[in-house]
Amino acid sequence: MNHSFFQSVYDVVRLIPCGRVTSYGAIAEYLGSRGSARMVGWAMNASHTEVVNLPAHRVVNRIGMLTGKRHFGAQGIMEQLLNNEGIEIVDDQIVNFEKHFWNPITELRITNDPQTP
DNA sequence: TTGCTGACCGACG
DNA sequence: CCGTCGGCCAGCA
Repeated sequence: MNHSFFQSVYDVVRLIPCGRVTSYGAIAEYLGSRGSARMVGWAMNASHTEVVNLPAHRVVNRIGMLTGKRHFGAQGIMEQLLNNEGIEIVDDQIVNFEKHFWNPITELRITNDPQTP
């Protein structure tokens, strides 16, 4: 059960800095499965029973909408967690989403400058 | 085993 | 602009 696609997803989610968010598709693409964004969401669903201390609230869909808020138990928990990190949300939508977006492909790049000839 | 579902995404009309 | 559809793949009845 160790080393699986799910574990890889959890590993990336744990690396999301406080006050930042990313998308399911970005994680899937970082893991090499561009079209498998749904598996990322499925992994998060399984994380309820398999993993703890996982900042799942920092993972939203590609447009910054809190589509997974209903999996946090009570309504509004996901929004509160993000608000606590300085992220503003209006109508289940992150304000200035691009500003808070954290791309694992860009940020988790192996120790190397983004501009290499 | 088959078929459907899903915290998604991009393309098409 | 909007709704719809196909692709992706792991679980479950």
